[in-house]
Amino acid sequence: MAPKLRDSNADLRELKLVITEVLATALADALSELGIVVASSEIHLERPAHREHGDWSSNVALVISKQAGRKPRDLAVDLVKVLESMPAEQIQTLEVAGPGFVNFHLSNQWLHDVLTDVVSGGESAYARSETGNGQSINLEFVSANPTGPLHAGGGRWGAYGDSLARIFRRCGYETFTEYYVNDRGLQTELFGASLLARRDGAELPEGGYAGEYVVEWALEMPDNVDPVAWGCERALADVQESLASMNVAFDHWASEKALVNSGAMETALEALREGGWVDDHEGATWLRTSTFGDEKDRVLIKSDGEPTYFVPDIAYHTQKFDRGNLVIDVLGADHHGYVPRMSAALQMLGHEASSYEAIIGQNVTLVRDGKEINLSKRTGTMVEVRELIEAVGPDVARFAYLLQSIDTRQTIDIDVLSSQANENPVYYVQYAYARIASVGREAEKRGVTRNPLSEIDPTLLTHERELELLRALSTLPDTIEIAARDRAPHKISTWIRELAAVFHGFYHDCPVLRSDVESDLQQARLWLVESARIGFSIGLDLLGLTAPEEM
RNA sequence: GCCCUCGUAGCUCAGGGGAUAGAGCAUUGGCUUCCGGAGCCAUGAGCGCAGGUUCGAAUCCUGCCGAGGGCGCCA
Repeated sequence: MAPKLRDSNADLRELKLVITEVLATALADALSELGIVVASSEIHLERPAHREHGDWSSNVALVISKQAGRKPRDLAVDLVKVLESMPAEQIQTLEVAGPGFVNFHLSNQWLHDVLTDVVSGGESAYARSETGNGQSINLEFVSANPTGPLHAGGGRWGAYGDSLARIFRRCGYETFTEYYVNDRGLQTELFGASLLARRDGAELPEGGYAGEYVVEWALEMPDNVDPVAWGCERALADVQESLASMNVAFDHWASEKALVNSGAMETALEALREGGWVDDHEGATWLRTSTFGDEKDRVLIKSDGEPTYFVPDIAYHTQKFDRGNLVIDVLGADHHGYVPRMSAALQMLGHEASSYEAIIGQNVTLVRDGKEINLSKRTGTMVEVRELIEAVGPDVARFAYLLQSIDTRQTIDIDVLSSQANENPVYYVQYAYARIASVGREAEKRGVTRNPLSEIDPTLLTHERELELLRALSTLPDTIEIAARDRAPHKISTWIRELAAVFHGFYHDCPVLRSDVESDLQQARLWLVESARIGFSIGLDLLGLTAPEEM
């Protein structure tokens, strides 16, 4: 019986690499040779953290030792004996190490095959996965109220959501991105009233918007317009401009006002009533969300007859299923309590619990002049994302957002970011790309051209720096799939920094165009550089960063 | 009080069952021949605390401590 490899392993692109298939098969055969039946799902074939532990490693012996009633190392030794008796040309040496790992040291051929994979696949096909095949995702993010410029905290959701969408798409998910524009309701009315007050030199309304931008925009506002509608449009245009400058794009800007005018609220309410989920008491209308695990029931229609924000939100989320089977909201931590009620409402309307997902991102702390800034509408303090972008440039800003996990609180100190902009890791990565472009320019200058791939000899790539580069490239397919699975674009950031590190090492130690480099080796290295370029290009694109030819 | 997230090097963060826990910044010291030194090499220092599960825990579970957020007929 063949060992069952861990499910997540089976999902991984690794298994599509011939080498893992070879190893898994060999392991399975060796086990049955020894008469060992394995039913554990804990068996892995993994990439060891340390080079001395080989190219691949399996923990089989450790996992099955108890049920086999034997010591792990003894088991591993037997396993290795059997494996050694089987023909597997890629396996160079086998060893038992540590508590009982079976380590596979492979010939360099598998890495040389990576070069061919990358180059023949190219930017469009290498590390493109089909795990999402046939599934569609509707991804909503940012959705800041159109009552002012986007602040630097909102930029995090923009960078995150946009990159996640790119990752989803590369994994074969049809992905539709949306921004929900709350262009009606109390906040927009207060905002409109604030604009009017500023224009007329009157006193701000209670709870009005005191930001400096309100004063500026009030001056732009024509006389005969609805201040609410004009203000929302003005703010939205501002937000759109900021996001666009960060290379963040949306497929759809959903207007709450249009949604409400379409009667969608009534439709949603009616459906909920028909389902028997709605109660009227205490003068209000309630939704029994506690039935689906919410802390308590929620009000749909207030006792003053006005619907709460919850109603249009339900209607909106219902419609999103027209544009995706899996609906995902990216929310700030301050909205996490909102998730159970929305999930409840959608289940009442017949959607599977698993078809709605909320990604809760930790909020951003904004710091200026060494002091934490509370985003306050009353005092009008904020750090605009535009200000950040103007200070450090879109790539630095975007990479700063994408460097860390969305689960950790992030501090954006505009002073620190500005002063250390030139130390931002994005330059380390982009510099590597620029160096590659530079090699291309220099090659042209020297009249060196790349021969067809079929004519080069990749086995000449034996320098440890060259092999490291290929190893890094070989992990991209996995990395992308894991980034998609974990909704973690920062894993791409981590990967591309690693790629940059090994490329700079290669560049330092392995001259390509220098006159003392023998021509066959030069050809192989030229293609290696090309494969690195493809890797950078894919990674930078997923992160939404530019790939500069020169810096 | 209840719920969510986090606590890793001096600082900012990766690593989220596997062997010796990694980067960047900061420190210190090296790298002059032709592809870009925004680079390369070396350098010290760390998993909040206490239990538990496991062959194996930074990783999973429980408790405690600490930080942030949430518990409206606000959005």
